[in-house]
Amino acid sequence: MPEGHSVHRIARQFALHFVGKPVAVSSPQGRFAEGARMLDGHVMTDARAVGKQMFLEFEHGLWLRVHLGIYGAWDFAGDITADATIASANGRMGQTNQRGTVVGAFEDSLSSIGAPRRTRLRMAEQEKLEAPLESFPPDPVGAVRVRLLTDVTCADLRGPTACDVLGPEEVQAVIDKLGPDPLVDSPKKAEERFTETVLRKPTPIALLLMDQSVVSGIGNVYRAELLFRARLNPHTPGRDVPEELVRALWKDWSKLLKIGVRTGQMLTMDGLRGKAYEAALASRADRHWVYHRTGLPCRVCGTPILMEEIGGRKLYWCPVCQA
DNA sequence: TTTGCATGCAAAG
DNA sequence: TTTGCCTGCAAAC
Repeated sequence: MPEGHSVHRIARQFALHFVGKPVAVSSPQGRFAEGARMLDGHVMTDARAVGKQMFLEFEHGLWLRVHLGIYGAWDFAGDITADATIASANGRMGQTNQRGTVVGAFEDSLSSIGAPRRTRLRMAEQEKLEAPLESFPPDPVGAVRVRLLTDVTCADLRGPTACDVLGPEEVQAVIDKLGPDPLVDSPKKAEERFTETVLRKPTPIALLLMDQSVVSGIGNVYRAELLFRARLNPHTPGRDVPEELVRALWKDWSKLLKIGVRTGQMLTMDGLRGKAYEAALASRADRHWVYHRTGLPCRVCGTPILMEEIGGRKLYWCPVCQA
């Protein structure tokens, strides 16, 4: 499932290609027929992401709220903007640049692409360019809960965990329940709110990072990686984490999220050099410090990485580096 | 070719 | 606490 970075990227597609245009809304699958009728034909006026939730506003004041859950996805077809994805599709991702950083490599790729083009783009846990369009709009594939259609762009939603039409007050109520998002809230206020909340709780930090009312947008990958990067034991109660480390966690999340939004990838080993970062770009298996590396040697100390379930989700960590 | 898991959440029980 | 979502992918046959 997409973590916060991809939801922000999806919202950006809607901001670029749907906002300001009348949108035909339908539910090919049928399960969203009533909601579709409430929105059909209206001009989209806003597209925003908060954490893992996305909100699309229409001119008559109603909003479409979508949460993708673990395997929801948006498929775009027609005129859309495919930036970092192009790089990943044509193998230019591994190019080095003079600075020799992972992010720098992506930035080089981004500088020459990013214009809208007529294509198909799948935005889910990973982004993927698909075979070019044969006709427009394309026939719905699978269980399309919602189809949003302008004269030149089509967006199909499948498998969401949440998809509703809400009024402005309801949207605000949903957002109010969410913890701070580094790309939505002012940096100072957000850091204060996060820090204050964490330092008040006896709950293990590994659970707090996944709690969307504490901080928005972190999922299972970013959770494991943030804890490793902080060299923090996942079982540490929030209130026992040194305040400076809590603040550092927030700043690190903010940094990783921005990298994720810019590149479309969950790059958590930024700063790697040479062959190591090329491997990280080429293979998901080489992309992370601890995520999905059960039993493999820690990249820092060589100790086998542990996996345990906490809160029903798998947690990966190094018992020595994160003692 | 089939099976099982997955980068979540909400509703049902 | 369990189930639904009902997809995509990789590992296992």
